[in-house]
Amino acid sequence: MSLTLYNTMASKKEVFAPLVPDTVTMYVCGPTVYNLAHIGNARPVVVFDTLFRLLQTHYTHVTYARNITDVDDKIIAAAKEGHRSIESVTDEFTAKYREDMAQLNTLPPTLEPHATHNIEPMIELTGKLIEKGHAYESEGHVLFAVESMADYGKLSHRSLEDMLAGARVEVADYKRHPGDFVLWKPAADEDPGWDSPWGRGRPGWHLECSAMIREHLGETIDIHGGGRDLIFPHHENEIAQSRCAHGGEYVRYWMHNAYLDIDGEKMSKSIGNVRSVRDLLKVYRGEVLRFALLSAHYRSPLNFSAELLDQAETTLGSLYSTLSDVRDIELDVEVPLADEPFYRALNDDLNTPVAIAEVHALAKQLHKASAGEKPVLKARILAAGKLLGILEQDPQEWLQGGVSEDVISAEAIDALINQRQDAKLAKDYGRADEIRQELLDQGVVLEDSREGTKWRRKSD
RNA sequence: GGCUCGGUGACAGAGUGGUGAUGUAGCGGACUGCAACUCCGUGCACAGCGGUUCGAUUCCGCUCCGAGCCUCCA
Repeated sequence: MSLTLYNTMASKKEVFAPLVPDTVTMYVCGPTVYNLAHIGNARPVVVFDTLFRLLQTHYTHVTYARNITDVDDKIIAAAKEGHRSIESVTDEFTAKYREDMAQLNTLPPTLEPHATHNIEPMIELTGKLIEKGHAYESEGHVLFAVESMADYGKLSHRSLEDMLAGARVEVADYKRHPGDFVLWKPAADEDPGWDSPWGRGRPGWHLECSAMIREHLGETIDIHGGGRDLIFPHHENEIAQSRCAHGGEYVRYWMHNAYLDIDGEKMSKSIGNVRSVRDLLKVYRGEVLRFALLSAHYRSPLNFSAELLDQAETTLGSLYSTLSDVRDIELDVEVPLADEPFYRALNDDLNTPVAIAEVHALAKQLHKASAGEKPVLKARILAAGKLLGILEQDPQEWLQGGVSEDVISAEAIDALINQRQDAKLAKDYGRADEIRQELLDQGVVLEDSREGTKWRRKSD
């Protein structure tokens, strides 16, 4: 089955084929490590993690790089504000980023290049651009000359004239053209800096991705991803740097995820509705956050709200409950992915909502299946879960677990269930229902069945 | 102003030129000591107005509403 991806450059879905057979190179813009990742940062991570999983079903060699931007104005500002070193800031937030993303059940990328470990290639790239007449030195800065590139603006579908039409930002006087952007800028003595042919300085924002992609993945990569907002200027400028320095193609498929809103509003510092992944994890398990993020197609805006998360929790609970019913079934069946509706959906530009709907369809079939049909259905659900990064935990632990701490213990629940069992045997249904209600008040739902009484924690 | 992109049922969210998305919640029923789970049934959804068409939520145009980007924000 072929994989189709929406390519921002072409503005349409295209059949994906890697440049080198059976080998895929993918680069996704990672975090600037100066604060905690918020849920908006998590969306591309979860989306491209899902793509990473999918690609691995098609190709033997999949290299997925996600950079760490550890030199930046915001980092310097954070260090100054906290009276601490740059390294202590970047180390802390790099570690927390990895922890938070791991909680979302995302696989570690194959490579995690740090900007500060790749300064040399950035200096080389800058030198090459000057050499070829695409960049110039001005007042200690090195700037890329956008007019030197004929098709600058191709990715964002705009021309230099269009950009100037709406220009509302003061243009630094050291720029030849208002659209010129910084490759290298001088560093103050107390700020981090590296020696270069243009004096002690540090790289401009766009430079690191171009240089690190070249350094670690090669001249042309297959997929480059990130949030929509990166299309311009970031990715546009990466293209300019890389194409003008090396010629050839830079990226073959550009992918961009849409934003998410919080309770119907744009997430922004000024509104004060920025939600960090770390804070959300105090209330919802990582898999719930992941499921919520995958519940909309990655190119559609997603409204993130308590309702969405509660729905995600309920839905996951019901799927785990289905798996719980068949937890004793041993699996030794291979699932031919090519025949699977959920696989078809994922291969259609990562249509996760449809893939999830197909999982529901499988769950429904499983409920009605004969004993002989159950193993293969269970295997199919788990195969879908593996690709989506969900349903990989023990069902009973999921249903009986949670993130809250001050809840009734499993031992206390079992004790009450035993009491209720005695009451039922004595036909004291009044007492039995009392216990049921008592547990329900503490968020515990009981289910009587032939095998005995099962319990699970309710989301709210 | 320029460039992109959207408006689907109570809510979330796919998709299609003519039959069903799916989920959550709701309602009715079966099952249950009562529940829960599960099953069965159920709700006249496609912003508005024109056009193309035998037929449009799906194609085209206009209107209204909304979003993102326009120099370092996923």
